[in-house]
Amino acid sequence: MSARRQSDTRDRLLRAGERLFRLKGYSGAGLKELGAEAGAPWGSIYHFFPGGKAQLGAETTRFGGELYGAAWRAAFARFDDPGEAIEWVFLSEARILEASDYRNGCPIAAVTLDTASISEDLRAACASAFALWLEILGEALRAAGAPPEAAESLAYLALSAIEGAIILARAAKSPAPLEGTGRLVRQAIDRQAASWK
Amino acid sequence: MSARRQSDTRDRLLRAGERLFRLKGYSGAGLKELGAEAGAPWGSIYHFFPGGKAQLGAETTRFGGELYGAAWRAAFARFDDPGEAIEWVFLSEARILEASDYRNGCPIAAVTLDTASISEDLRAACASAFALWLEILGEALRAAGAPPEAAESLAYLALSAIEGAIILARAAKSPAPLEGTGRLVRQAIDRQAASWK
DNA sequence: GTCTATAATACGATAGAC
DNA sequence: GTCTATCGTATTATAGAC
Repeated sequence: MSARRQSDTRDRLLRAGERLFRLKGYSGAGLKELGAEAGAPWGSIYHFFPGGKAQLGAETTRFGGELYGAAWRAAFARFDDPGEAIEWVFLSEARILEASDYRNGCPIAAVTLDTASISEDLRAACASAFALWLEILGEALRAAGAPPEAAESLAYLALSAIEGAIILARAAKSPAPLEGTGRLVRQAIDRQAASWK
Repeated sequence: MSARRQSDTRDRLLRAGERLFRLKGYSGAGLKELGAEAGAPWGSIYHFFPGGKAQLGAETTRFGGELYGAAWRAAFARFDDPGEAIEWVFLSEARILEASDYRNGCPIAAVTLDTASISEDLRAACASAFALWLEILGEALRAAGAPPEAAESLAYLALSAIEGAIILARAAKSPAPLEGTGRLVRQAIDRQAASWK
C-alpha cells in the first residue's frame, strides 16, 4: 500500500541517516550517499523532508534519541541495580564497537559536534535527545532510592563518561576506555547507593 | 624574513584549523574558509601541506594535542592535589564554553567523529593526542601515589568524562554537565587517593 | 504523487602566471 | 618560490517528466 510504503521509505531514510551520521559525522555524510544507503530514489528525500538536510538531521536525531533511549530502558529493566545496568551498557558498547571495527559511534554526539555552533534547530534536537537519556538515567537512579540531586549529577557523570569513552575507544581502536571508565562509574554509583539504604 | 614568515603562516593555518574544527567539525570546515580565517592566500595551504586537507587535519590534531596537553600540565603544576586540578579543568572548560556561547568544543573529538571511520591516518593522529593527555593525567596521578593500574583507569574516567561533558554542555548550552560531572570525578579520585597514603 | 534530470554552488586540488 | 585563476567533482536543492 502507498501509505505503508511511504512510511517505510521515510523510516529507511532515518535509519540510513543514523548509520551514516555516526560513521562519518553530519557534514561528512552526503544526501546522495544517504539516499542510496536507504535504497530510496533521490527525490524522495525532499518529498519526506521538505526542509532538506537540516530537517532530516533533526528528525534523525529524534529517531536516534528514541532508539537508544529504549536501549537504556531495556538495560534498567534487565538489572535491578542501576549501577550494574549502567556498567552493562558500557560493556555492551565496547562489544558493539569491536564488532564494527570501532566505526559505529553515537549519532547524536556526531551531529552535535558538526552543527551545534551553526544551527540552532539541530543543536536543540541534540539537546532533546541527551535530555531524554538523562531523564531515563535519573529516573532509574531515583527508583533505586537516589535523592533527586544525586540522581541528576550521577546521570550527568554516566552519560558524559560513556559518550567520551566511545570517542576515546574509537580513536584508539581499543575497548579499554569503555571498560575502565564503566567500572569506575559503577563504583561511583555503588558508593553513593550505600547511603540511600 | 622568509623563513620567519613561512612558519608564521603555517602556524596561523594550524591555529585556524584548530578553531574551525572545534567550531564546525572536520568535514564542515572548508579549506577556503580556513585560509581566509588564517589570513593566508589560497595556494599557501598546499605549499605548507602538500597532502591537502588530510595532512592539515593530522598536523592540526598534533598541534591541538600539544596545546591542550600543556594546559593539563599547567593545571597539575598549579594544584598539588590531582583531583583538585582535574576538577579545576572541568570548571575552566565550563567558563570557556560560557564565554564562547558554547561554540568552542574539543578539536580532537571533532576530528575523531568525522574521520576515524574513513581515514586511518587521521584516526591515528587523534589517538596520539588522546594518548598524550592520558599519559599526562596518569603521570600526575602516579606522582600523587596512585598505583599504575588505578592511575590508568582514573585517567580514562577523567578524560572520557570531560570530553562527554563538553558535548552535553554544548548541546544544552549549560555548564551543569561539566560542573556536576567534574565534582563526581574529583570525588572518585579523592576516594581512591585515601588508600594511597 | 514519484522519481529523473539538472541547476547552482562550494568543495578540494592543480596548473600556470609572476 | 608565492600567489591567482581555474579545473573537475561533489554538494544541496529544484524543476519538470511521467
